Amino acid sequence: MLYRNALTGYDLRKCMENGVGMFYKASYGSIYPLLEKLSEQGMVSYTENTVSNRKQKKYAISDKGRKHFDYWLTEYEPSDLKIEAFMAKLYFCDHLEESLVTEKMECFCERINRKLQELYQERKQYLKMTNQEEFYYKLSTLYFGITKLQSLLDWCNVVKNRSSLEYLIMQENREM
Amino acid sequence: MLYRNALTGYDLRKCMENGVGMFYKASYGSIYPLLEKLSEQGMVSYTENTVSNRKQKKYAISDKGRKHFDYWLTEYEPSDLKIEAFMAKLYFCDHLEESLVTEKMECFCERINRKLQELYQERKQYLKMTNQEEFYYKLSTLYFGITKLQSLLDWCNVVKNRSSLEYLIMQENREM
DNA sequence: TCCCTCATGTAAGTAGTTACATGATTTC
DNA sequence: GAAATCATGTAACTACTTACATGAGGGA
Repeated sequence: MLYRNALTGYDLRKCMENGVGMFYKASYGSIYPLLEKLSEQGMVSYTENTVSNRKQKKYAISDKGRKHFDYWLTEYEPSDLKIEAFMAKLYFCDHLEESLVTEKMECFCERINRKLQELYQERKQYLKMTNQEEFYYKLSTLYFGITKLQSLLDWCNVVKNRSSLEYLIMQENREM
Repeated sequence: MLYRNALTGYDLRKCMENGVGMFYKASYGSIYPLLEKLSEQGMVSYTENTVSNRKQKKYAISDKGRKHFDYWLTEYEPSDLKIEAFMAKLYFCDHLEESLVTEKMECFCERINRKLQELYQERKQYLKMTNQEEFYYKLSTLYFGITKLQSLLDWCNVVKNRSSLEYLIMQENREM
């Protein structure tokens, strides 16, 4: 969030109320100590201002911080990667070269596909059973998992084809 | 997971490799201390067995435990309810009265709808801009959020109409 | 006057995970 | 005879959140 503008700890919190806040939120209890830590590491620096008698510390990212952030965006993801964590990163990828992001998305797609295949296997077990009604909500949550991953793959393809914008506008007809 | 059968701590971990594991997983470091705590509270009891020279503690739920669990399933959800947390609960609702679950789902739907309206507001801000291409991934993640919540509402309606099974079977054509 | 927003920060608590220690059985 | 599985458990650590403490400015 500091990549474009210098911000206070309070501003950072505000930023997480929408946008990336869909995927990641933090409290002051984690923001302020982290800013201090990042400052010690030379990732950020701050200037103390006084705006209409109110003191504030405005944090700006350093070159080192920028470099480290770009590394973090493109590094190989841990094997237990969560969808929300992936989205939180993708949200900040606009300044990266397109091919880097596409590669990242392809890795992600593969993992999602593997998970989906596991769920298909699980479904087979359920579909064999004769007393499916007894497990209606277990089946429903499995159905949820499958549709979620299927639509996620569809979404990946839309994004890769640079068609997100069209789809976003198209959907308008469903708004209330 | 103990609701139907008595299980060991090890078994519980195994159970989370599929099924509810889609939404919630725990490590031994949290399972064993929790089982002890639940035992002290009278929610579960255990019998020490020796199966082919291996010692094991098999945990069974008590009436008090069952009662408390049913309360937990139906209680009012905290305002910061996460979708995965809701699904984890729903997974264990098969033994409950249908009307109770339907009510719970209706509450859930309302909250999802409210979130969706917030995202529509956010979209309006983006669609006003002329330099949308600069925020392609921010727009893509917003598009992800919107489609996710829309398909979640569709899913809720399918589940409420008791049509999950049909849809689950229908989807077979997409399997690889 | 009261409440909301701006603004920084800490102490205590929550809810776990990771890595290790231990040891038997079973399968390749 | 090595590796995987069954089985229980703990200590150290991670990564936060919640609630509190403090205080100024602005609007109803």
